Amino acid sequence: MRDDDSNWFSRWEEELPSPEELMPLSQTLITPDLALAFDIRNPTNTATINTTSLMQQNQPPPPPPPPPTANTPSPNHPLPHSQPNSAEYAADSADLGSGAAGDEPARTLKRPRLVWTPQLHKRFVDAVAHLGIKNAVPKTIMQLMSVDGLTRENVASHLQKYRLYLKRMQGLSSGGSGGINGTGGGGGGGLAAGSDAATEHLFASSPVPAHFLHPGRPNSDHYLPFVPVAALQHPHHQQQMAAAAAAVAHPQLHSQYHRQMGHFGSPPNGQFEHPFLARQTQQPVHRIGAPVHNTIPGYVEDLESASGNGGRKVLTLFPTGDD
DNA sequence: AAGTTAATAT
DNA sequence: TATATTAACT
Repeated sequence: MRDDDSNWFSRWEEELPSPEELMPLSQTLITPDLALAFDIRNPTNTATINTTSLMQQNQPPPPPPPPPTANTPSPNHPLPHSQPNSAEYAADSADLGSGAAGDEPARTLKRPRLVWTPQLHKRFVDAVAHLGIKNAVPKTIMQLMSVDGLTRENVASHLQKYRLYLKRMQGLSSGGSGGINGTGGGGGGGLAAGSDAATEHLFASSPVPAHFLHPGRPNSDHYLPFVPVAALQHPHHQQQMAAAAAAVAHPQLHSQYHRQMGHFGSPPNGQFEHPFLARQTQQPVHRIGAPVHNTIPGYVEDLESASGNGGRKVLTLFPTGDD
């Protein structure tokens, strides 16, 4: 609602971390393949910790050598690819009987739960806003987002959720009782019953364009003359691999790792930092010290689910990190 | 084929 | 429980 829409792209770009700032230091303790192969679907499962800018002060011996099995396909070195964003899918080939999981990962694999981080969502909203509700379809959005690893389904699902959110908001605004949720919590202050505060906050993270609620009123600009589809689906990678920050969220395991790492876990306060993310990078970015900006309110989309659930692989991609 | 909705799994 | 994923339908 503010600023010129003409420079949206500029701003957008600015928000994106520089290649040098990218630092998807993800250490996969347990390769997904392995975990899955072992059928570890319990609290103790795969563990991918996103080492961000941690290990900078108190970090005894950082995990030096990443085990053989890694997300990096050895046979191929698809590094030379301009990937705008990347979502590391720690999927695996569930080849239990054989154990030979070193095949072509990314093929008939079940992706882990994708965690929509505020940033990612922001990107999503951004794309939708730029496309316009009418053109805001999963496919288009997905392409606009250029988030590698993101599938149409992911977007569709999220889009659906987002639509509900918008509708709800609209309903509240209109004064009509939608009836969807009996809870009429205040938009920003109160909370909704159906949707958690987390969702509210997540969506609240990004301002909802006005035209969003006004179908039929294509407000001015659809910014975005050209789509930054820097990395459409490449025939090779299609959408199963990536190289970004993937994190398998594991409630219990995570805490453990968090401890091991020193911190970076979920602070009691709720302040978090996501200084890393992979965007258009093709070089082995190195870690960055500490992001100067980054005023994320406090979203803990990493673990923190704890439901007595086990085996919950969550993939978290961190697209742009700025709000 | 794509998009949307509903149901299911985690 | 809520969220994300998957399936089915339109």
